[in-house]
Amino acid sequence: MKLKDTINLPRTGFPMKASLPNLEPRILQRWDELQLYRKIRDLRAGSPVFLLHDGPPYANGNIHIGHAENKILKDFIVKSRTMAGFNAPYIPGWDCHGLPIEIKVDQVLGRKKAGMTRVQVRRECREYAGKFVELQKREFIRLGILGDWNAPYLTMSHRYEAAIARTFGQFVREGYVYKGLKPVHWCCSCRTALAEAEVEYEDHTSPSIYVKFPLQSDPSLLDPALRGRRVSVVIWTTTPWTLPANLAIAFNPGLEYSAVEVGDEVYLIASELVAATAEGCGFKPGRTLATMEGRKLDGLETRHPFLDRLSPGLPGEHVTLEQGTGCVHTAPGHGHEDYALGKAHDLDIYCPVDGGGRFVAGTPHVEGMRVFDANRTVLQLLGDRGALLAAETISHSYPHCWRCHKPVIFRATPQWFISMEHRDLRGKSLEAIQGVRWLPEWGRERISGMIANRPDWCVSRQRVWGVPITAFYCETCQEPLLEPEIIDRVVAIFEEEGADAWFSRPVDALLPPGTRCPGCGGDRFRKEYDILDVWFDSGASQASVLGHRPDVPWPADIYLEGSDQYRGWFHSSLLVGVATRQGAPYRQVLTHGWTLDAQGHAMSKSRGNVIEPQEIVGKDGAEILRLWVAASDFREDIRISPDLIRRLSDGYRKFRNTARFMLGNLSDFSPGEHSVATPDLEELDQWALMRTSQLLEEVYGWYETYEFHRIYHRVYDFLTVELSSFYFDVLKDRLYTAAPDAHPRRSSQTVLYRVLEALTRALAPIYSFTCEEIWEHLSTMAERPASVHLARFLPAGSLVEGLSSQSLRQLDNWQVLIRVRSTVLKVLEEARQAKFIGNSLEAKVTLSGEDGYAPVLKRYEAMLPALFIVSQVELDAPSAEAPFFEEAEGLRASVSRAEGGKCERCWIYSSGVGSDPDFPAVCLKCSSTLKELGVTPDQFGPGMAAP
RNA sequence: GGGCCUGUAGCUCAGUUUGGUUAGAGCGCACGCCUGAUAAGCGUGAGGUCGGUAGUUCAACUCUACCCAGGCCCA
Repeated sequence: MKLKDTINLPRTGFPMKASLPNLEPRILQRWDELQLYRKIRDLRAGSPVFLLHDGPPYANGNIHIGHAENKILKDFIVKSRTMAGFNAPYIPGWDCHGLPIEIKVDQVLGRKKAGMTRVQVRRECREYAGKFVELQKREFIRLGILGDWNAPYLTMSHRYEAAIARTFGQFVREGYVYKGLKPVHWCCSCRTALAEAEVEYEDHTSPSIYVKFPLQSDPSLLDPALRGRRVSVVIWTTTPWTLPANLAIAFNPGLEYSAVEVGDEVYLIASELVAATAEGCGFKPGRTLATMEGRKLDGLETRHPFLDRLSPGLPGEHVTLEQGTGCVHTAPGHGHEDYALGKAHDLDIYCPVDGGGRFVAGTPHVEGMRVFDANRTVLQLLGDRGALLAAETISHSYPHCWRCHKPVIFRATPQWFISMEHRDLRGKSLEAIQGVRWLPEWGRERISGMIANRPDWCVSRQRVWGVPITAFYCETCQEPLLEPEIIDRVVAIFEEEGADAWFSRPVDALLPPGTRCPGCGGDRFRKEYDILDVWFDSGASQASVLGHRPDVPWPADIYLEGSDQYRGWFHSSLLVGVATRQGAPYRQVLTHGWTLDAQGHAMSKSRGNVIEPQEIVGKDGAEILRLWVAASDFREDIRISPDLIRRLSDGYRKFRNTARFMLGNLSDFSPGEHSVATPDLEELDQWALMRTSQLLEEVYGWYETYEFHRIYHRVYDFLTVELSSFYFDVLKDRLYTAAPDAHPRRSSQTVLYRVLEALTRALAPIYSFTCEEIWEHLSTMAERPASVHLARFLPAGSLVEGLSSQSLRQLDNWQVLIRVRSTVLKVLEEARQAKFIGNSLEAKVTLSGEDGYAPVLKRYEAMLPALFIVSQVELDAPSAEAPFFEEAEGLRASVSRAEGGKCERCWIYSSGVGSDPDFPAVCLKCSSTLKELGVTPDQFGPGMAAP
């Protein structure tokens, strides 16, 4: 036997090395076997509900780092609310319809698609989406996200598709829906509308022309200097064929315009562009007769150069000085901004071009022509009328069809809209925003600005993979038939068969028998084949998911998504909520920023700086990814890099080792049997409980305010500063050298146990895997729930329960003692650097303190050696001449060699060593401990010599 | 180009709301101790003038303007 065998070293099966990539799957499997999510639901049934409503990620591709951030944050919230005692279900969802999937499927199908029915294409899309739902689901589960993965919501489920159609029906019933025109990218060769994603920009040669629009109104109204002059507004365009559809000219109200004399004429041009225009047209600008602000040109009357109509001046903020003349030809049927301007000023959305790209019958001069061919005719017309100032060709980037690679045009097409003005949807939405708690607060301003300025919601798409707009058209008079009652019937069919029924069933099997056109009485109808915008789908999630069960109420407590969703999901959900349920579907909206690379740049394939969550999970573990999210302030953009991951892994090890130390020192501790009552604990142990209690209070508060990064940092500091380097370090002597059952040892074990218990629960929402692993080890000591996630947070106050206010006040002395300790450590370091001592136990400290210190020092004199981990402390004024001397804040300390011999058992120097003939190698304290343990000298053999 | 947001030590975060002592922490780093938490533990120390410029003020990291860098959403 050796002396070392008589001390209590830590013992535990909790490994130092986590091997998270191995540990995590094991724990996930346990949760699965336990049916943990269901168990939590059962346990919390009847508790107050807290509902986070999941925003559905798009069911395409693997999850990326932004998905990981988003879902991990949601998991923090759901788990922390659950452990705080709430019933907090989490129903994950997926966004399944939409163009990106349809495009992918198109690519796979290739030419085959042409021969397929809509139903068949939709089946392919459904299968594709379903595949990625399963893939992403596995990836999310792997991150430790707890949720109802067996029953997620899918926007392509029958139930959800019916809810979308029903929601649309509500908009119809309340009169929000109307049909109008809107310009979209249009391929004349494929005869189809193209989404922005289907347009490729390629170089294209276009005409570049300057055209005069003669002033109709009296020019002297603009400026007296123009009296009697021939004044024209000069515009520039690269699409002459849109001139037949010109309905206005836009001027920027904030820019300055000049009336420039050119020959016997006067041209109106933005002042800063006069020179460039003159060069482009090849004229010499003469005198500037007048200048005026653009806002003065509002309502100006010009004549169309070759059609018998006026083209009024309108104020357009979009007009810039980048090119052209500052006077912008506006054809509301053929351009985005033209359209917006036209809508704002009640212009006709005029588009005389058919689906094949030909001018429709009755269009003067160009009837029946292809638009690009019409360019020549228009130039001719302009030339004949003297309106063409210059014509050349330019090569520029121009949108082309991704399929046939022909140049596309902007063409106004019939679309379905939801009016923002009807029933004051805009105003009510703005009002609803005020009642929502936005975090960060600027979110309120951001979404308000968007709602205030957005145009009517265009909800139709000329696509296949989505929920149809449930309208019909009378075959007799071509009028649309959009009736709430008919939609109700269709919704019922969708409930059973999904939206595919729209495409698979003939009209008669959708319409109620005997339906007649309210306009002409016709009884033959065809279906609308437009589908709904996917933002309408996701906006309707509240209708499908919320409000059907008591534990999943409408409105939700919180929505949490990236800041791009102010325009996306928060926005569409708000409009749906306000229109259909008179309010916002959320009480709080929390947003997170973007994930950037180490340099703070956005990640992209082209930059090559993409970091995949799967790689981190496989190499370092999902727990590290969770810590990354926890350590960062997610309200702003956060960075990720291999270096950062390495640091987080280091930090993780600290957490792990701290827990391991506690578990190791509890190997012979049975809480039921050995716990010391709180008032009877050693004072330092009471202090540790008090500090932990304060920590918990902060942590719980930060869970409520979603400031997880504060939790991470505060806990980390606590583990390092308070526990590891101070409390534990001081405790070691007691834990190791006292008799196992000695009161001071049981006292510290009691606290280790309670602190570990409290921290394990408090941190389980973040360190979900590791806390579960610790929990397993704690479970060997006492009966407890099968998972830490079934437990609740320990109330902060419970740790100090039983301590009188007087005892608590007394603990303040430890603040003073810690300050003293730091000064003493400085002197010890001096002595160590000088090789005067190595281990601090070789030292004796002489110490004195002024006013505030003296009484405390006196009172705790007996504890000081243990506190400083030295062999002796003498309260006396140290000599400033001593070789190792430190003075700070009224404290003076010096170091000398410890007196007496070194105890071979506890390593503390004392004069008592050698005085017990039975155990000559140890100090008096240790010899009595040995005797208490029933150890006899002969058990050691001859090895135990006197020092 | 517009709306909104961000910029404190090498890293991740405090501090800025109500301007006022030498701007804090942990990690990392350097040097050292220990070998009874050991691919651990402990100590000491060196690092920033608060993105830049100009202003307001007795005084600014904190207020204002502009600029630079970066982000989201639009155009």
